[in-house]
Amino acid sequence: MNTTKKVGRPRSFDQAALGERAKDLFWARGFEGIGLAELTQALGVKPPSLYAAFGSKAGLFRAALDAYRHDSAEAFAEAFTAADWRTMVRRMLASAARMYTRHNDRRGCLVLDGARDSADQAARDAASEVRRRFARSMAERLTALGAAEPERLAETLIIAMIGLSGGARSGLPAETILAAAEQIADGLVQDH
Amino acid sequence: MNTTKKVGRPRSFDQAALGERAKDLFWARGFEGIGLAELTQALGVKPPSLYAAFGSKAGLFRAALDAYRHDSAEAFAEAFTAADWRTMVRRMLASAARMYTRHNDRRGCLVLDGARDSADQAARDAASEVRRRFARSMAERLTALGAAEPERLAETLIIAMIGLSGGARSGLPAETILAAAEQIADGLVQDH
DNA sequence: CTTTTTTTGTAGTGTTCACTAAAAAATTCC
DNA sequence: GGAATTTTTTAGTGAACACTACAAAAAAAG
Repeated sequence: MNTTKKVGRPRSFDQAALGERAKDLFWARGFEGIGLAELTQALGVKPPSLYAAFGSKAGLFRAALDAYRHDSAEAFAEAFTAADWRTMVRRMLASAARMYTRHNDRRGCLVLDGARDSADQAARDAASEVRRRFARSMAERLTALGAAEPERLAETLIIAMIGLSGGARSGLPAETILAAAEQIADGLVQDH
Repeated sequence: MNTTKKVGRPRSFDQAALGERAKDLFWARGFEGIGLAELTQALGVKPPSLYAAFGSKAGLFRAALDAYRHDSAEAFAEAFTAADWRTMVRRMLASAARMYTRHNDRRGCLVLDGARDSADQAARDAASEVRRRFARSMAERLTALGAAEPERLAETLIIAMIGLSGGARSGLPAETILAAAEQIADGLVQDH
């Protein structure tokens, strides 16, 4: 099954590449922060083409989330391959802090903060679903590594990440975010 | 200087009481989450009266923040009167978690999450200013209690609170928020 | 009672938003 | 080449938003 050529006028853009570029736009501005006018102009695609490809603004956001998940997987790969849960926790928060402060535009986390207060339920649901899956995979890995109360720890890590992301978005300097991540992680691995 | 009666038609509402009620509305829905139509209907005041009293939607939000600061001062009073910094840190996060989950409507923190992604700069600035003052007073108290690196610790506490508030807003159960607050606080007071 | 002053209620304003109807353009099929 | 099919372009649409012009109403002052 190779890519059979379809009849009709061909698409003038690559759908996946558009999702990738939408990722950066939504990451920088949030789902509500950038409107369709600016979005279509930045992407070089007129609204009807965008709607034919993605169905809605939330559909484009879903594509952006997909692209973001790849960045995220890369950023957290080291943490997920740690040999013990303490190392995993430390790397997890350190990687989050680095990812949330690496680019001066695009601060914080697209999943945790991209559609938080949006009125669009589809956009909120898409972000929640990605977050839910991320939390689940953290809990599973912590379980495999023998951490005590892994679900609880995973939820605490998510809450810490929400704090790091929000702090980064609010303009706190990168050093502050990185230092807070380290301080919180150090505390979490010392408990008991 | 008693309250000299003014000439002209008297106000039909109490301005401070309106700020108090606006606090609950903004706390529940966020600055962007509730529009003027619903706002004026819930307050029983027509738009021109509201604008004569507060100047703008952001002005009403400022009044709501003032009312919120009183709730907040009460909630954190115990923490600020702690005799050592470790007790203060523990009470700080415990009180935050309690305040952010006490009411099933109105989850999270109005200051940290009420106007975060708002397009209205005045609203964002008002919230940032309250947050800045709160962070400063935490740092001062931690300094007085002899904590090491009090500014850094205060910033870490703010980041933790952002996480607790965001977690509460996102629908995590109260027990999860309270448990995370305790877990993070325990870690922070054990460092070194 | 008339004038003056201030607030209220009515009824909008312009702007921005996500989204789309309809026609023109670009391709494949026969 | 003509018909069929799909996408692009042009040019909007209605809805929601914060905000306001204007006149009626309610009080004090003279």
